[in-house]
Amino acid sequence: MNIQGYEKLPTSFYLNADVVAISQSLLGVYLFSCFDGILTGGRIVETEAYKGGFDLASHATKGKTKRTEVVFRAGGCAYVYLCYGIHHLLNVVTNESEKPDCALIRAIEPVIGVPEMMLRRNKSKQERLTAGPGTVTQALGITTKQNGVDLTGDQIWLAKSIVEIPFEMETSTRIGVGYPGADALLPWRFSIKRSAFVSVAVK
DNA sequence: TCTAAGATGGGT
DNA sequence: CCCATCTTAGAA
Repeated sequence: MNIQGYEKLPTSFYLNADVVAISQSLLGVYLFSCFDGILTGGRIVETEAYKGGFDLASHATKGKTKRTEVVFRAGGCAYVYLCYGIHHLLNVVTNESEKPDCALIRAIEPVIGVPEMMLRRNKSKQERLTAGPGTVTQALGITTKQNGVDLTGDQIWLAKSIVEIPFEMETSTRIGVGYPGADALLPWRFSIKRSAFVSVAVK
């Protein structure tokens, strides 16, 4: 799957050992999904970095489990898990094999297939259509069935636009991470300043 | 086996 | 503010 005007990110992009740098460079990148011939996608406006090993907020820090197995794979695949029994959250797995880092996609700005995304979200307006990690996956039709899929394949993929829109980056602490003590203070949430589709305003 | 809690979102 | 809803991990 290749769309005119976009360049799909190669696997090498995800192998970078610095998940914080990757999370930052994902801003302004486009996320696409295609299921049953229906193409949907948007521009990433908010991400968070989770670094396995020492970051207590990461699912992977306690070692490999059935759920986190994909995070331990080599970068370039999707980690999708169910949160609160209701919401599917999409992460991009990064770094080499056995280095369990990933970037959470928290919000996108709807660009392609907007009517289909509104249908999936059961909304009649574009406002706040994909402003939050659970709403992004719902709009794109992503569920845990896509856990582990290759991000250079034709179901879910990321691509840079040939025409880049300039933006200012904003940095803050991660949302919903209260329990890991000091790690909750890590400034590992990145967003595009003044975007209407960022999930929660920066304090 | 049992159970608490969670990287949320939507409605009141 | 409250609730839906269910997997996972860790305890018993």
